[in-house]
Amino acid sequence: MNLRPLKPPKETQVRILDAAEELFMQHGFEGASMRMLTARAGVNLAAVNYHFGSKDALIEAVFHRRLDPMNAQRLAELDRLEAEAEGKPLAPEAIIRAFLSASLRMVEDVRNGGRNFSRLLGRAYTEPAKPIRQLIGRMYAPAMERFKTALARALPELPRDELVWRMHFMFGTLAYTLAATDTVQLIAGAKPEDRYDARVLEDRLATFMSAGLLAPLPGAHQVRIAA
Amino acid sequence: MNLRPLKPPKETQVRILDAAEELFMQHGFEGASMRMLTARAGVNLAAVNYHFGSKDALIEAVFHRRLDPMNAQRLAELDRLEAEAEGKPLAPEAIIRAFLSASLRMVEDVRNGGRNFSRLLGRAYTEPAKPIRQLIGRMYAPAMERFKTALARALPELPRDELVWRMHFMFGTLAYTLAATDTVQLIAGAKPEDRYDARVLEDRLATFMSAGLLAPLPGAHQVRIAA
DNA sequence: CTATCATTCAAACGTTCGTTTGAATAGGTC
DNA sequence: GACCTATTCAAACGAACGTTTGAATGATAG
Repeated sequence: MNLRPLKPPKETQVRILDAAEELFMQHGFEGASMRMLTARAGVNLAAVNYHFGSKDALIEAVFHRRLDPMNAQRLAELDRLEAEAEGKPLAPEAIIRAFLSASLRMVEDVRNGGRNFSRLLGRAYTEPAKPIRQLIGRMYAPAMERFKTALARALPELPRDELVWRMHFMFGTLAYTLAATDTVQLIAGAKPEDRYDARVLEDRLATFMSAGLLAPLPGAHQVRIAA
Repeated sequence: MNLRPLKPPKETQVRILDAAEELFMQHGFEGASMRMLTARAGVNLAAVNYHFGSKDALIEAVFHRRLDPMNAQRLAELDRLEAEAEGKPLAPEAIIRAFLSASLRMVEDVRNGGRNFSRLLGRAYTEPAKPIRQLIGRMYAPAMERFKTALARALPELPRDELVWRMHFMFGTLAYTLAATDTVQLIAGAKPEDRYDARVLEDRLATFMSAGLLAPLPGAHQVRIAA
């Protein structure tokens, strides 16, 4: 009847997923080979194909394992905020923080490899391979819709076009911060000890994003419409 | 004496660079093979190794061709602003626009493949391969230093740590916008005709970034320091 | 003990990779 | 004409890739 064995049955899968997370982050999806991967995980070369079917399927599994719960957390947090508000509109910064905190919790989760995934995720948004981009798009779509309507309700005076663009910018800020922190240091000077303190980072990101989101409409743009 | 022939001597190199720009953007550095590359350029497979030495050297050449003049433009624009100001501090948004405009001019340069490079560049900031990141870092370093000191002079009351972080965020916003526009559409709704109008995009980006840069210091962070 | 099952393993599959080679080609100089 | 140099070309190199195979392994059930 295949009862659950004494040692966890998925140890191999988990080891593969952890190794994949780390090596995909370090070398990219094409750059990390099955042989590197399985060697790091301490499993046989054929194990990935046996347990996941193919390398592409493994990539999907890597994202599903982290992203599904992450977006569920986001939606739950937004639900909680809206329930507390009892119909009153939410503060934009609170909505932003509801979106951010799930990402930043993962940055801090060093022990379980969450930081590896954070960096991997930050890079995945700009991945050239179409299947991966489509996958990411599909996994984010529901949460994005919810946050878009929440922000639209919080900022009724902001034209929908502008809101979409500013969400785009906010997402870019987050994505780059997740991907590049401690890898690229284009601008020298950030104190290393602050770099992964999730609370400090969330404050900084939320402050920056809120200000950008609430910025007055671009004057030149209005002139351009009037002209 | 090897006088310049009638037909431009570098046609082959240029064709290779153009093809590389496009295919690196579409498939990544590892995903675009020499055979794809040379086929697209209409040259022999051995031409890349003959003219550039290796694939890695070609990647370097792709970045140098565009990035060196781009950062030179940025510095020249900043020089011009500072000369005009005659010692008075510059407006932060003007500094930001001096940085942005070179990127956005390239987005609009469709004919010469500038847009291909823009998207490629946006992705390169989060590239896993170390040599590429180091290359990018080296090429940006001088311009970044100059803009950092310019912004520090324009915002003397902003702590240096915060400035560095906010520059980081601004850079992320730009990088993601360059990389992801028209590829990922995580947030549906942006009008396609606006997506590549450089003036509109510059206004939107400058507005967002300026607001973020000038945001009040994060309250929670200050509380944290006091505690 | 025997049969059954999921899993692991070493080995090999065919393909594609970046690079190298040596001959062929073309243009310029004397 | 002969000579030189730069470039192009078809072909091949060894290495690494993702995947498949069929036998070994070990725990569970009858």
